[in-house]
Amino acid sequence: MTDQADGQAPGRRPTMVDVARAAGVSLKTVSRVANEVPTVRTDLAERVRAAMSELGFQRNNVAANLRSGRTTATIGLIIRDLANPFYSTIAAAAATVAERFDTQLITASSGWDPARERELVLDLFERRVDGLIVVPTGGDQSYLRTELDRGTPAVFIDSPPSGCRADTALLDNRTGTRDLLRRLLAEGHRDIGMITDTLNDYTMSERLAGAREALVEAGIDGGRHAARLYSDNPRSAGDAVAAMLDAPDPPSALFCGNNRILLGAVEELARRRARLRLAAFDDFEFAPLLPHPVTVVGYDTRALGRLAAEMLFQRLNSPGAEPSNYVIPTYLVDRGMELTGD
Amino acid sequence: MTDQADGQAPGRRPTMVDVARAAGVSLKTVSRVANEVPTVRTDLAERVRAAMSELGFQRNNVAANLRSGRTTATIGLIIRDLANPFYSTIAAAAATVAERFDTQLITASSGWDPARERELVLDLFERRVDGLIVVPTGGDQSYLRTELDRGTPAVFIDSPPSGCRADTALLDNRTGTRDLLRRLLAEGHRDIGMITDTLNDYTMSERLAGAREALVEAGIDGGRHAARLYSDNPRSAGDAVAAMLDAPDPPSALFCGNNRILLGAVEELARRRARLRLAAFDDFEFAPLLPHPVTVVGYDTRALGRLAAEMLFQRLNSPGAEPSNYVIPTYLVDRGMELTGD
DNA sequence: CCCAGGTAAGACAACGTTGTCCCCAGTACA
DNA sequence: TGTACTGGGGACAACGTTGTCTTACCTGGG
Repeated sequence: MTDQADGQAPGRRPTMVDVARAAGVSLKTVSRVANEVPTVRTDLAERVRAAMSELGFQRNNVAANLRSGRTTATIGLIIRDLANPFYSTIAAAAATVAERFDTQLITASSGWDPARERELVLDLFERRVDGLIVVPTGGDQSYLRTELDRGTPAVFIDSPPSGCRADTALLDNRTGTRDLLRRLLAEGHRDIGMITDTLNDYTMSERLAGAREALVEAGIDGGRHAARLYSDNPRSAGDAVAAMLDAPDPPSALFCGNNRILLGAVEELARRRARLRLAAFDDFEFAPLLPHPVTVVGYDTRALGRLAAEMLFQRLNSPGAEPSNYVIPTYLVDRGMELTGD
Repeated sequence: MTDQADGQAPGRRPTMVDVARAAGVSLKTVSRVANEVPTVRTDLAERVRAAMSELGFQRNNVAANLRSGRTTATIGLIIRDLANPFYSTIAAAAATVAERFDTQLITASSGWDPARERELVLDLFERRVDGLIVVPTGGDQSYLRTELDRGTPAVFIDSPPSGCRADTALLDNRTGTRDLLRRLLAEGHRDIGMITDTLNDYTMSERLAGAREALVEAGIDGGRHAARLYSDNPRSAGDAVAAMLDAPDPPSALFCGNNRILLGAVEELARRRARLRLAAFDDFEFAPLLPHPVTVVGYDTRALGRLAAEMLFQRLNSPGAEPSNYVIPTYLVDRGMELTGD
């Protein structure tokens, strides 16, 4: 075994120097060919390309990025849980936009942990991502300010940041819930139970605020069943429904703050073979199959992810403008199946 | 404005050189502090750390990786569609394992396109990912051989590769379907309709093979309704069910090759208020709410993703062994609700 | 025939970090 | 007091690529 480029030596990757030697040209010419610089003589370029495929050369983008100081063609996405369809849909939409810009997406889950979120952000900056899309966990995002000042763009999605100014792409939680409650009220319902998980969360408090707007409009300030709080476990949502129904003054309609809560409610109603005017935030793929009619607030999750990614790339290409704030609209849609009649 | 490190000059990031100057130590000492080398005098380390946070220093991992030649702490995952819960669950599980190894995950969707898959693989190798997890699209993966020979590990998940040898993590499609069909046969069903999408796919042909095993065992070689092929659109699966039911010899039981097909079948049955012995591959979150009883083949998708990632990291830490092949077991479970009786 | 002008290729340095080596100061021991 | 040793810090080179500058060559016109 000599130290000549063998092409088969395991572990050792051919570099541009190896290609240059094999093709009998200078390193720089190889670089030019790799970057498709047009001022390379055709025969040389051909020889270089031959040597490249002969040796199985692959450009080391780590080195190229370091030297050129240009973009790494990588953006980071920090969500709460990739296994949750809402977040994975956002990730998929963002990746589709990134693909248009020949950019890869590093997706990381913070798991609702502010400390973890921060760690992830710093890790991604050390990897020199070109930009960041973040679903904030509710903690403080002021740790981002230094990096934002240095020109790395960040877009917040689903919830706004606190402690720094940046682009945001949000759902119209408030209007959606207001419209939904208006509908229930227009149907004559006066006693509406509301089940949410937590109020410390931006999303849920916006939804409740929208609900309150509608209730206040109708002259009802909260209602006896308003804003009962439970965990985000469908089972405990079912328990909450049971408690409401077993109370001496059961509500005639029920608003579920998200689709997990709705599931728990539907299961409980199905178990009791009870019926109620059911309404919820979040549409989802299997909602049409629910064994109970329900009016849900729908929205285009893909559009949300797409919007955030497009805002990010726009800012990458034209930095400096003031942060902007886009909102994805919501709509009402009837789901579930009426299975009682025959 | 001087050219002194200002800490506020936008666009210019402080480097170790800047930190060294600010702390009055050598570049190398800064490097040692950043890497937590213990042989640095406490007072110097303290000064360096102070300068780091003063300047807002973040190590450039691109440069560190280039120089050290060590891992990039990044692995690639190529799936078919991140918006599909099956794949996003795999991605989430893989990311959880990666987190244990302080590694980030670049997830990219091939969209069932072999050419795109190949592009993505090459792009990820140019980024020098430490390893790759791939759900192959069914094309040829021999383009991976060079890189595998160089020692970059790859694990195939859900389907085996063709054209190269590598670790695989698969579902036990064959046994699962065989057990499911055995159950239908044991219940006395002799005429079982089977709806699949395509047979060019490894997964579906394994499932059909398992079904055939059970049928042959029972002395039925295929059956009149076996292996009718339709697209993966739930609507067209519904049409297929309609055609079977309207035929002069309707089956008494129906096997759906995946959960999308099952959805189409359930919708069609609900529309007709018809009932059938229903069975399918794939469990899913909302299966318990289906308005028709169904026995499904379940499996632990997270375990599949976890397994693949663990195989990858094991190979990263001990390369050279023969490729291994793990299979995730399946089980039968009854889903859906019986809504007829009252 | 010489020189200007342009084009293509190469030499060299640099990106920001880490690996290697060396040196210097401090200590222990003869 | 001199020598051997050790611990800690710094100088320098290197990772693989690209930016800049220079050089060599070729063409065409005076």
